[in-house]
Amino acid sequence: MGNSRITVREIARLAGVSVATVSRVSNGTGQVSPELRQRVLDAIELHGYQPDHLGRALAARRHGALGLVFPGLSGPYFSELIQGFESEAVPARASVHILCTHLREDSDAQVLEMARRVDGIAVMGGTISESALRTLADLVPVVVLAGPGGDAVPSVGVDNADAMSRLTGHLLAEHGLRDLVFVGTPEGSPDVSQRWAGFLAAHRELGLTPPTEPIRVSMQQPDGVLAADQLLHDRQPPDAIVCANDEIALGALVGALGRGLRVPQDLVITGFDDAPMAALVSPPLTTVRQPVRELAAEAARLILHAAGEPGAPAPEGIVLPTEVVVRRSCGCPTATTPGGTGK
Amino acid sequence: MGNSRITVREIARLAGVSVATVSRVSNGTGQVSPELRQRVLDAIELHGYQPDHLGRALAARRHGALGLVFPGLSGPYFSELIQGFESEAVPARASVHILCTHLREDSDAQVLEMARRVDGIAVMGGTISESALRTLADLVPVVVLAGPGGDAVPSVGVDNADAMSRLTGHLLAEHGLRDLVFVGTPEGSPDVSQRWAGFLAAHRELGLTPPTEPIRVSMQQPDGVLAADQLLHDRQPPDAIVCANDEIALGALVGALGRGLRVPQDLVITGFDDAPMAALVSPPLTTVRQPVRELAAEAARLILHAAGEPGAPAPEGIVLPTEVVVRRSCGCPTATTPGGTGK
DNA sequence: TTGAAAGCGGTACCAG
DNA sequence: CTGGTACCGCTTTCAA
Repeated sequence: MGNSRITVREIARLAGVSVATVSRVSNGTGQVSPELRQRVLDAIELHGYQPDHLGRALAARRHGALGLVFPGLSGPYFSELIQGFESEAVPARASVHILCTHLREDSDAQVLEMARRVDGIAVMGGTISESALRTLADLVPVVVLAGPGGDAVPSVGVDNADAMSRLTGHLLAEHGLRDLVFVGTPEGSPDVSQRWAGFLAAHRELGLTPPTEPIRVSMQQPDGVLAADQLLHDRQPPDAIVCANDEIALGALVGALGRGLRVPQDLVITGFDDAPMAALVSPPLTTVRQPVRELAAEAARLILHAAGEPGAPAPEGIVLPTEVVVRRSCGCPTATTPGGTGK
Repeated sequence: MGNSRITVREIARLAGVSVATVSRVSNGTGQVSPELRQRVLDAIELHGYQPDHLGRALAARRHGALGLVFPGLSGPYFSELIQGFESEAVPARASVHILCTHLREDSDAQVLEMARRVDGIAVMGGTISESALRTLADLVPVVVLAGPGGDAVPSVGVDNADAMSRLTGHLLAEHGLRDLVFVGTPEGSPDVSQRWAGFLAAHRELGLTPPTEPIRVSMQQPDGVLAADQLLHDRQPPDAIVCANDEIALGALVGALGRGLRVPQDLVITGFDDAPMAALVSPPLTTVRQPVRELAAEAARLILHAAGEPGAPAPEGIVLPTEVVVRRSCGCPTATTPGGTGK
């Protein structure tokens, strides 16, 4: 690690041309005579010159970077999310800054700080305060991922309530199940909040009384195991455990199986996301498929676009479709039953 | 999203002082009379001035950012990794850039590109070519995470071979198991390569013949299920499945249980990492605990330090300790048996 | 204490 | 086509 950075002026001097010409050559802009071009190219090659990103960014008044803000990451969901985001950012030559606000109190300030280093930010719903979001949107293009954007911030997500309502309806109507419990913390994120709402709505539509409270746990596999322990310990098992995501469901499945229960005979379990594991466990998990990767890619595209043209970027909310994926964990005989596709 | 950025000069004009004074006040450097200071502070407050990161970075010749490069992320391992890295970066006011090289061919170029935007980079072992690593180290401070740094690049990791050797030895010696298979792809990463080596070494130490080939799969739960399918389909189950990480082991466990096998009676399964789920499944997973979060934090610290003082940063390799965690999946009656602690 | 001015590394406009 | 030069926004000598 030794070389002191070579600059445009160095190259200009070495090639015996002006900095303007070097800039033109290294960017391929403007017209340069073949002869000079070659001289510059040689000098660049010889000294391994690479234009400094900061100088360039300062002059262009753009960072060439995108921000992605989420609560603690975990599991296949965030994996997909980041990959999807990168899939758009990388081709656009924008680097990706991440920030896990995970439990931190000063996350609002940190997101604001991030705003000064990137050209735009995608914020997962529920990770920062309403006011911080508003302030943020005043600094850079912002899009809310998996959550409501409110008045001035565009958002991209799915109709969780609708999806969960369809899934729950399947359990209630097709399988005639009655004693369902919902596992997940509605207060934790807009996603879960909407799923809980859909769970409730499905009951009401059929004139049934839903449970008054969900089982509040986090979104990871261990939490599903915990929920199962809690649920199957003292009282009689419910008819079905409707989980806020696949991870919880997988955990719950492991927990239930470990307790000797049979799924779906003794207990039905469903998830949300259609993570890769969902199809591979025994029994395969009935769940809702949502295009997470596409969601993130769309968010990146929106930001990139908005960063490109400062004009009002049509703050419309984008809603991608979901699909109920019926497998065996709900009691259906096989995976051939087609689930409906939501808006 | 409307305001055109306020600059130092603006504030200086508004407060009736020079830009130097504004800079001094906003950075708390140098001496400024209380009166002027207040005037500046007022102007800053009034207009919500925030010094531009680019200008500042250009002048300071440092980006205030760290890079983290890994192959596709997934599961608790990367979750821990990123959190650990951030835990050091955030307090140092450095933003975190990430890059998943995931299968991409041009990853070498992208990492090099990243080098021009950050003050230092942590690269996971096996994600970029040797030559790219060398080139990279010539541009910015680099540390290899979970892999060999080679001559000039410091590294931080654990002694995988030793750990896996101890775990395998436990299976071979204490439990008298003989027909073991290793699941994981040694060519995929230095970590797995070393674990495979440790697996082989343990056999040889006892004068036993290890299998000639591992079962090559990726590092995620679905891959574990696949491996179990493959392993339990045609032939007689082996005595034990030694997995390259907990995710694979969890997948294998699910697969084995789903096929009606009893663990550990019919089949022993072990993991590596001691992920949260390891202790929660039935039976709880015998595995190796490694301080992933601490590893990443240490890497960040190293880079931060090296970025601070350009002097030769003592490219020593840091090796953190591991611990064999004996639970029931290996056939031990309970978790009370203490595992050894490695260097 | 304070301010003028010289960069930091590039880009791009404007004359030639 | 090419070169001189004025910025981009901030920090930091160097004099006053």
